[in-house]
Amino acid sequence: MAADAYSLLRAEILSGELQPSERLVEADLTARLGVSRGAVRTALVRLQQEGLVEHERHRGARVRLVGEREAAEILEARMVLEGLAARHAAARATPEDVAGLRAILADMRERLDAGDLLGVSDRNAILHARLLAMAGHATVDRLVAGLRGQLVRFQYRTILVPGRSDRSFAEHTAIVDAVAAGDADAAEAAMLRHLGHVTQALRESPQRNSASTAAAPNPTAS
Amino acid sequence: MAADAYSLLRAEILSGELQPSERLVEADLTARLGVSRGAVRTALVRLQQEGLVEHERHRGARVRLVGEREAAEILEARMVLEGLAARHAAARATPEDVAGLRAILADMRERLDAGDLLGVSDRNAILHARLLAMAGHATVDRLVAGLRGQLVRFQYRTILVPGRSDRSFAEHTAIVDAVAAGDADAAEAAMLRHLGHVTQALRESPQRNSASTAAAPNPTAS
DNA sequence: GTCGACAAGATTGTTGACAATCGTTGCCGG
DNA sequence: CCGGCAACGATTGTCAACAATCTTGTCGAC
Repeated sequence: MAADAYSLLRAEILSGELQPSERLVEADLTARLGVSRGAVRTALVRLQQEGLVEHERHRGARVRLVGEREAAEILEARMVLEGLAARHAAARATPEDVAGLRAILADMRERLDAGDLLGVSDRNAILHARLLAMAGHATVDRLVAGLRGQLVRFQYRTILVPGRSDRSFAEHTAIVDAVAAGDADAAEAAMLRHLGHVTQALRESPQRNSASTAAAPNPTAS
Repeated sequence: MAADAYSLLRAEILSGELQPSERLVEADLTARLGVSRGAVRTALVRLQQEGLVEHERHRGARVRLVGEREAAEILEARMVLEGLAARHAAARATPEDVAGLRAILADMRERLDAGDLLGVSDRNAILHARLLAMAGHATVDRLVAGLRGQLVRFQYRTILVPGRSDRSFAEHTAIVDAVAAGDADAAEAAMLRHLGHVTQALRESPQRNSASTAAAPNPTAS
């Protein structure tokens, strides 16, 4: 029951249903989620520790708003961690793994040609997730999952930068090539280069504080 | 009060007073820490989310035991994150910062010559902490703090490897030199080299599952 | 002697009510 | 008209009791 409240709240925050800085009143959540107040409380504690909500004593919890500067920080951290994951993935990749990656790339290429940017973004997230899974590195997995959750507000921004999609595809191809070759150093370097460009694209992105009206369930930009 | 229980418990785990796999019975903690049960409960939830305790439903919480493999994973993650921090520190270092680092190094050299390995380990932790502070990177700071907490059981092991202290000092000197020169790439590389050697030393360390009888309040090995 | 069922104890999960605190509103004096 | 102030409503923090569940020890059957 407590885990339920946690999952529900987390999903609502990640999907954008709960806007940043929105107050999370325990009584409201209790009624809306149909769970007891204690469950809501522990869920909020967990989300706070996870960095998704902030909590002031006697003032309640609110959805945490990450600003541009912190977003850049988070992306930097993700960069080095996913670089590490790419290194491990390259060292452990089986032929089947590589085939899977190439299939995702081909799929991404199709969407790209069709102009389906949202589809590209989804394949993007899938590719990164697959690499993380291949790395078999539980700690990095956990850390990246936590960091990714805090970037929901920026997930669709970089894809929209003109010309970004093509460069992104080339970068992904380089990563997959390095992993396929079993070259750990090259894989890590390619991942760092890729996410470095994402950071740069995010910085140059003109619209700040986009209202983030709605969002798909699970994806992650890069 | 809740924060108190959290701090107290965290300190007891980090100091080694609470052994790994030891059961954390809510009633006992309530009596021993002098706080109410609700406070103990939220403290346990936070510690669980932080990865210091594990919790099974209806079976209670126990201090989490991290094995050799996971310790290596954590060190790898710390390695790339502290490398990032070293990069930032090199870019932002003021002359006062550099002087502070050199002072710590000199202090460490003295202890080393005096054979005070525990003192060396402390200065070690101080040096890493100072670098993290200089980086001004809140996200990396938070992540590293979380990771460091899970490695308490291994904190004094690497220092004891014969000849490790001297090499460690040389590595630290290289890091400080790079930071002093403002060379971000070199600083990151030096930090990666240093923590890579720590990982290696940990792997080669003969005694596994050392009982960890007691420990100083706060230090961290490297 | 060993296995399984069963009951007792211990421990956690949940609920509801009460106390403490914060923000706001309306009032009063200047 | 404006600033301070007191009371109120709303919300969170805390506590104690109860229910649910797991573990342990015991007994009986095979």
